[in-house]
Amino acid sequence: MLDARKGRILAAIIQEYIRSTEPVASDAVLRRVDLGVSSATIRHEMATLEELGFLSQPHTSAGRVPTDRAYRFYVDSLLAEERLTPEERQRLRRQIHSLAEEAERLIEGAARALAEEVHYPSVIAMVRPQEQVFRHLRFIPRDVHRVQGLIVTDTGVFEGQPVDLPEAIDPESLDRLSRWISGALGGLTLAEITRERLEVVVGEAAYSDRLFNYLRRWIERELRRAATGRVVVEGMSLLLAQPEFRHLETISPILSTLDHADMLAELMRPIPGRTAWVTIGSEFASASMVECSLVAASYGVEGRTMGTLAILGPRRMRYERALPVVRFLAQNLSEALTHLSA
Amino acid sequence: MLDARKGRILAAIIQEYIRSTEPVASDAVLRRVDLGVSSATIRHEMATLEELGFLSQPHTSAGRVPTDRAYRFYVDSLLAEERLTPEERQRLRRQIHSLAEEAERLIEGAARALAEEVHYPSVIAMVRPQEQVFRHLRFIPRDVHRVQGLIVTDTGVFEGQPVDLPEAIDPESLDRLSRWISGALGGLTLAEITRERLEVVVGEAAYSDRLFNYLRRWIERELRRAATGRVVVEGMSLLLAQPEFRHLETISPILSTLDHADMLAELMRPIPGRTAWVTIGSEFASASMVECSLVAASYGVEGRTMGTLAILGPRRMRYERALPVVRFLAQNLSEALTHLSA
DNA sequence: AATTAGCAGTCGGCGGCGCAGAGTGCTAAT
DNA sequence: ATTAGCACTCTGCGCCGCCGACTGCTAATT
Repeated sequence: MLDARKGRILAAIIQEYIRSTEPVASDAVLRRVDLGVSSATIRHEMATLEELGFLSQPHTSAGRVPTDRAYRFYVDSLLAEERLTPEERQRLRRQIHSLAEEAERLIEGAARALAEEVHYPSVIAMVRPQEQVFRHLRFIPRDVHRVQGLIVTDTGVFEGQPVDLPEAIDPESLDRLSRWISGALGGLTLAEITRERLEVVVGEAAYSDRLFNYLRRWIERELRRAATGRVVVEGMSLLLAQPEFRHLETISPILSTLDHADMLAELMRPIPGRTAWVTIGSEFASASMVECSLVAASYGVEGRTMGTLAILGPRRMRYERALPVVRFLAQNLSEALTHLSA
Repeated sequence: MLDARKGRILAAIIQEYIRSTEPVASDAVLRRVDLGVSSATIRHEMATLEELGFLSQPHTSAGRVPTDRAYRFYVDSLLAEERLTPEERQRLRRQIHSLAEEAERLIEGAARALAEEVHYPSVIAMVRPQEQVFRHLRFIPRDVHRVQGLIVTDTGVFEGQPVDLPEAIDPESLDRLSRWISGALGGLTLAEITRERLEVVVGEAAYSDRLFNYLRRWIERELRRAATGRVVVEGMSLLLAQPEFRHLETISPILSTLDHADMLAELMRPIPGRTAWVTIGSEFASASMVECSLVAASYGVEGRTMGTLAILGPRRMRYERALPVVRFLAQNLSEALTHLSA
C-alpha cells in the first residue's frame, strides 16, 4: 500500500499531531524520525501522501493533518500496541473488583476505571434486550377482568403492567393461552418477534377478537418496553479538555449524542467476530461524531456478548494505549461477571 | 425591605434579563411595566437598587444585571409560581409511570421527564447511605485465614471484599465477634459510626492487636464504600444551549462537577424542614457553581426522605415554572415509590 | 421633595489594517 | 532522486478609531 518510507513519515506525522494538536510541518517530521533525507524530500513525500488521501492541509501555508483514512491505516497496519505493565494491570483489576457486589455496580466501576485511566469519557452499552431470547410468557390473574403478564427471557424477567381485559377469563384458559404462546414463540429473540408473527400466534390462540386485540397490543407494548437497553456514560466532561473541542459548536452535538442512550448504543454495536475495534470519524453513521473516535471492546459471559465497553475521544487519540486498556478492562469485566454469575 | 415600586422595577429587570440575557436598560424596564414615570426616575431607582446590592453593572455605560441577592429576594418574596395545567400534570405523571417496574428505573424516568420538561439538566441524588441505619455485621468464613463480611442496614446489604486475616480464627469466635459488634453498633446510622467509636468497640471484642487492626481497617473501608450515594444526571448537554455558558471556561467546571457524583450529592443536601428549595450562585459551597442555580425538592416514602430531585440551570432561570415542576415530580415520584413498596 | 427633559460622557464591540512568522512549492543545481 | 535556497501565501494578532447604547448629572418643573 505504502512504501516503508511513506509509512514511517505517515506514522511520524500522526504521532506528532497527536502530541501537539497542530498541523505538522516537514521540519517536525525530520526532528521526529531520522530518515537520512532533508525536509525538502519529506515535503515531496507529504505532497504525495496528500494526493493519496492520507493528509490534508488546513490552508496553503500550513503543515499537514492526518485524514480519517490515515488514522484507519495507522490503526490497521502501522500501530504497535503498548503492553500494560503488571502494575497497571493490577491497578485496573483492583478498581473493578472493589465494586464486585452486583453486576450493575461492577459495570459502572469498569466505566469509571476506564475513564480515569485514559482521561476520555467512557461508555458502556449493555446488550440490547432486543437480542435476548424469549423463553416464556405467564399471566397472573389479579381478578376476573384483570391480569398481569410476565415475560421471561434468557437473561431476565420483565414484569408487565396489569391490564384490564374486555371480558372475563378463567385461570385455566389463561394458562393454556400462555403455554400456547410460549410454545410458539420460545427460542426466538425479542427482535424476531415481529408484529405479523405475533398476530398469527395470538390470533390462533385467543378466544375472541376483542381479547385477541387486547393481548396483541399488550404484548407489543411490553416487548417494546423490555427492549430498551441501558447505557452508562462516565466522565463526559473530560472531552472538554481536548483542544479540538475548544469550540462549543463542535462539542455540543457530541455531548448531545452522549446524552441519548439509544443513539449511542446504535453507534457502539459490536462488530461480529471481533472483540475489540476502532471507529474513526466519518466511519460513524452520525454526522455529529465526525470529530471523534471510539475504541471499543465487547464483554460477556460464556461466549455470549452482554455489552460493549468503549472510550470516546478525539480522532487524534493514542490508539496504541487506548486499545490495550479497553481490551484488558473488557476481558476483566467478563471474568468478574462470570465469577459473579457462578 | 423594598417599597412597592422598587419591587416592581426589580421584578421587571429580572424577568427581562431572564428573557433577553442582556443587561437591562432603564428604557427596557419602562417598556415592560408602566409605572407612570419616566426613564430618568427609573434610572434613579436603579441606582438605589445598585447601592442596596440588588443590581450590578458590567461596565459604566451598560444596563443592569440582577445579583444573587436579587434572585434570592425574587424567589422568596416577589415570585408568583405558575400553576401546572391538568394536561401538563397528566403528561408528567404518565412519563413517570411508564417505567414503574422497579425503583431504579422509576427514578431515572423521573429524571428524564424533568430534564425534558424544563430543558435543563436534571439531577437525582439518592439518599446518602451515610444516613442508613446499621443493623448488623456478619462474617462468612471462607477459609481459616479468610473471611468475607456482610453489612446489613435498614435499606440494603453491602457485601464486603474477602479479607485475609493475620491469624487463624475459628467460626465460633467469628460468630461471637460479629454478634458483639452488631449489638454495640446496631441502631446507629452509618455516619454515627465514627472511627473512635469503632476503635473502642472492636478493641473490646478482638482477641489480639493484629486482628483488631485488621478488623478496624476493614470495617472502616467497607463503611466508606457503602456510604457512596448514587446520583443520576440526565440531559447534561442541555446546559450548553444557555448563552451564559457560551464560553468553555464557564461550562467546563460545571460539567466536571456534574461528572462527580459525590460533589453533586454534597451540593444537593436536603434542607431540613423544606420540601422544595432554591440554591443560587454564590450560595453554593463550590466556586465552580457560581453561575448556576439549583431548584430542588426531596422525595421519599412515609415521611422518610429517600433522595433529592433537582434541575440545574443558569441563575437566570424561570423559577416560577421550575419550582412547580420540580415539586410536582418529586411528589409524584414519592407516590409511585410508595405504591411500589406496598 | 419628587420628577423630568436634555445632554455630555463613558465604554464595549467591531471591522479594517498591517505586520511578523511559519511553512509550503518551485527551481535549479548536484 | 535529492537538496539548498527562495519567493510566495496565509493566518494570527495587536492596534486603531468609530458607532451606538446607556448612564449620571444638571437645571427646570410640578
